[in-house]
Amino acid sequence: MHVGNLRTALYAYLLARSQGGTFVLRIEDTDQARHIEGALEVIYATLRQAGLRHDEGPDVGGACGPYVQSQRTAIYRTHALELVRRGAAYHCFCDKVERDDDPAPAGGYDGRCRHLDPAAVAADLAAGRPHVVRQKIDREGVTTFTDLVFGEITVENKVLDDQILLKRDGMPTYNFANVVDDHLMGITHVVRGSEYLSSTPKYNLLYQAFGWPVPLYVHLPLIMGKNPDGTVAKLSKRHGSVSFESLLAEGYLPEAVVNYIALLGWSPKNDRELFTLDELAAAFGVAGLNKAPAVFDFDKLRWMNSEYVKALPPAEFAARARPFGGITSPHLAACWDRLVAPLLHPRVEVLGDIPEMIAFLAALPDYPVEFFHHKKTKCDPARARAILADLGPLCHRHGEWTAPALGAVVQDYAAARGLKLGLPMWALRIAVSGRLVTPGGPPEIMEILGRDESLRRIDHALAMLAAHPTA
RNA sequence: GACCCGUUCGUCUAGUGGCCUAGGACUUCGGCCUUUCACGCCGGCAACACGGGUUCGACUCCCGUACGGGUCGCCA
Repeated sequence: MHVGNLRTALYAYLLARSQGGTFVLRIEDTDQARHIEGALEVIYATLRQAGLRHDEGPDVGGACGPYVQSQRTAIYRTHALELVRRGAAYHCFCDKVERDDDPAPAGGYDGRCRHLDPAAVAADLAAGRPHVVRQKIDREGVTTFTDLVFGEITVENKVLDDQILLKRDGMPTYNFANVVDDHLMGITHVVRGSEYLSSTPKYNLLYQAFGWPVPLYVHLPLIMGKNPDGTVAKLSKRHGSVSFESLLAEGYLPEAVVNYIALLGWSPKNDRELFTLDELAAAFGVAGLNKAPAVFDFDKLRWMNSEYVKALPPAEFAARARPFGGITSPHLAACWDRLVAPLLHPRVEVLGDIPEMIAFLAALPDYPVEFFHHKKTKCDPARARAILADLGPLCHRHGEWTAPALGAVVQDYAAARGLKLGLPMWALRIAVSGRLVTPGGPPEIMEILGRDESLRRIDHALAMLAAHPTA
């Protein structure tokens, strides 16, 4: 599910919750050619993971079912024919125009079937001639509707074409099914993306033709993505992971994603940014909705995710992070909760970063002797060599192999030699991790590595330093 | 191309005629802290698209221009 769709669902949910309303899930599957196996399950899973519980829907029932449009075709047919009877729609026998010519052809359907001889229409219908049902829109006058976000919008009817209501295969179009279902299901607020703004006048005409009250419209600003060249366009796959599933797979927390997208196009009107779903529902209001398109910023999502990660209780972080760890050794698996996760917890922004952060634990990476040069601690290969030569045996002799004990060994050593702690720590870090940056310090890493592996790595460093005495 | 909509720091936004020397957050850049990195803390850079009005006074109201976006499907 695209995050844009999720955000629309989220706002609809928040609006319903904040007003004591009902959140209805309706499946709009009227395009048989685009049916995708498993798509419905993705919708259910996304809604569940995002915490958006619907009050009515295909799986939970309700008074207005069925909630799957492909199961309501008889309803749409009846209503389309009612419109024909009222003179607001008509049968059209024109050939289907394929839409694959590149520059979109100017001007739509010309309405040529409006004035077909009724007897001929009846005969063609009886003969089973393929047809569609079109909405009849007068060329004269204007149509005005009010949107809660964009205000009053007026368009000339002549720019509206006779849109199709019922397709050749008997299925309704999205626009028609929506009007019928929204009315029949008692929908009060139509919350959707602003790309639907320009088709809304036709909705009003349909409601008028039926003699139904018009619902309230809440059109949302679009979510945009930034292109490599700096321009922006409707957020799509080319901009990265834009489906809820892929974001979760990369290690973003569902709560963080929901919080982030809530703020894309809506503002609580104050400086607050971190909200739980319930808090969002309490703060939500259409007055906070913006009109201008919003650019999806992965940097900010990343930051927000890190806030959620840090707020997790230690045990829960360990559990959620575990599947992302890429754990291959039984040893790491065994000490994950107690030793590894605590190191990662304050440093991880996105769970998917973990494998790269701890790869050095499973295997010492190749590293250049230059790593022992460190300005701030005044470390260099010669000093590192001397320090490691001292520290190796000292650690080896020490009975207890825990981070606090090892830390004390290094501290005592530094104190005895009048060294600042950072110097031996740096030499040790490079030796046991082979990396400039590690989650946690040398004592913590050494505890995880264990006595044998730690000493093996120190020996390896010593050998390397001996081979490059002047590096 | 036609129609509709939009335009405050790079990004998300606050601001509804004087409270604005335009606030917050992300990013970025400094500094502090520190056993690296990170976290945390402190601080800096950075915006009202432009031009006309209206008004004592405009980021806020009106008009135009520019730019951006959306729609123009027997897709949703």
